[in-house]
Amino acid sequence: MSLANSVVILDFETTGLSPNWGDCAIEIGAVRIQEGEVVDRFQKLMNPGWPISGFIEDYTGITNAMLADAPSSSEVMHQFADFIGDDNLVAHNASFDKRFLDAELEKISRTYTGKFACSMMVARRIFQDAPNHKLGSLVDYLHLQSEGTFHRALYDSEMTTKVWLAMLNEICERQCSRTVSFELVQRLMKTPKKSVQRLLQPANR
DNA sequence: TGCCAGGCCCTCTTTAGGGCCTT
Repeated sequence: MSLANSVVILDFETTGLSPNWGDCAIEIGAVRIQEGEVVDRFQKLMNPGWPISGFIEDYTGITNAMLADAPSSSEVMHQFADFIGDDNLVAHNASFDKRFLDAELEKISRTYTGKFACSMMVARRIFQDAPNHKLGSLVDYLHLQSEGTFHRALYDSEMTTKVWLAMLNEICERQCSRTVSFELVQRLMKTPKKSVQRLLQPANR
């Protein structure tokens, strides 16, 4: 069970929901997997330049004191752009993380070439019986081992990785195949739920 | 300090509205 090429699974903690309203990243966490195995990790806090709200301190556990000594987002995002290289990218509710990745990289005139896949959109199709498709709920639904604190970037990216690998395994089993292409996952994301079974028939390998 | 967005999906739909998910 694997993707042929390495993939970076990432998660941002931010000051809010929208970079268009002045929100910015305060932490990036990421895991690189290759052939179903974790081969690298990245985790950095970044100082947004102003105090974050009490709500975000409570929600993430990241405090203003922790951010006071953190490097600037510019410094961290240069390092992260180097880390992701040309790899494809995965996030849970990827539209959210993609908006912040695009916004933070635009500030430093960097870009990336990989394509995004959304673990939440895939989960809605593969695990249609799950009670909901929040990251924590999927971890419980799949009985995945979890010892840590949700809403921290590296931990959430580690848990997204476990969900992602469980989904790849499920796709392989339904297709009677040993590997899954990133292109198939992207097609799956755009497939209506009722057509998923037909897409994943062994003949469509 | 508290607020904001946006893409997807479903249905009581498509000339729309609201829930899900992310911080």
